[in-house]
Amino acid sequence: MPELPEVTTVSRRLDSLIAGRRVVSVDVVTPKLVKGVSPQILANRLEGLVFKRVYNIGKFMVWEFEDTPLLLLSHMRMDGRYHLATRPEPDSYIANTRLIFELEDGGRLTYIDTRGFGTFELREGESELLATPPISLLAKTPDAISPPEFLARLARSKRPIKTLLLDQQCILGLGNIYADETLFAAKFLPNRPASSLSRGEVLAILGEAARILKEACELGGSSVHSFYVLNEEIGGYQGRLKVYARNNKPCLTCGKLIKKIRLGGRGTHLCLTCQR
DNA sequence: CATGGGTCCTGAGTGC
DNA sequence: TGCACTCAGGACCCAT
Repeated sequence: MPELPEVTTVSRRLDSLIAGRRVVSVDVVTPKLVKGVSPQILANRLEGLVFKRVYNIGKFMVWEFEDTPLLLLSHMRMDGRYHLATRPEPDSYIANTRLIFELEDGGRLTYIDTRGFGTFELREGESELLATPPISLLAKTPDAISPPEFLARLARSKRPIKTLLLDQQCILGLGNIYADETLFAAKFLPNRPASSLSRGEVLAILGEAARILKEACELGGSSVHSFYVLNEEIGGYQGRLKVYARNNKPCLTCGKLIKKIRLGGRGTHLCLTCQR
C-alpha cells in the first residue's frame, strides 16, 4: 500500500510519538512476518529496549533504540498500518493485528496488515543495514538520483517505462499510484519502451517524479483505499490525484475519459490524449 | 543479466 | 441473498 510519501509520513509520526518510550514486550501474532530469525528471538531482543528514532529508506522503515546498535527493519507492503493507543481497553482487538509492542507507560503500538505481507527483521548495526539486501540494492530517490546512471539504465531496457519506475533498484520511492501520476504529469504513455525515451524526456520524468513525491510528502501522502497514516488520519494528497483511481472519469486537462489498462500485472491509469 | 509470471493473503466490489 | 470471480498502494522467487 504505502509508497514513499506514506512511509515517510508514518515514520515521522511514529518517531515523534514513541521516541524515549520503553518496550516491555513484543507479541508476534503472525510469526511468518518475521524474517531471518525466529519470532521468539526477535521479540526477546527487542524487549526492554527504548525507542530512539524511526526513519525510512525508501519504503522500508528503520527503528533505532537507545544504547544498542541493534536495528529493526520493517516493511508495510500493501496493507500495513500502525495504531498507537494510550490506554488500550482489554477487549480492543483490531482485526488483522500482526504484531504488538506493549510499552512501559501502558501504551500499545499495534501493527495491522490485512493480507499479512509486511515484514520485520533485525540488523546488528547501521553498517550491516546498508551493506546487506534489501537496503544495499536500493536506488536513490528521484531528487537524489544520478541522471547519467538512470539514463543508462533506461537505455538498455525495452520494458515499459512504468515497469522501471516501479523497480526500487532502478529508482526509489514510486509505487503504483505515483508511477501513474508521474507519467501523466510528464505526458508519456506507461507502455513506452524505456529505451525509446530521449535524454530530455527522461529528465522530465525525473523532475515530475521528484516534484510529486515532494508534494505528497508535504501533504502527508495519499489515501485511496484503506490507507491510514496513524490512528486513522487521512493523507492530504488524495485530492491531487489526476489519473489514479479515476477510471472512466474525465481527464482534468482535456476532458476525455481516463482509461485503465493492465501493465506488467498492475492496474494502470492514463489519458490517451494527453500522454504520448 | 534481463524478463515475465507466480506467489504470499484477506476483504471489498461486481455481476449473475 | 448467495456465490464465483476479480482486484488491491509491494517485493521476492524462480524459470527461461
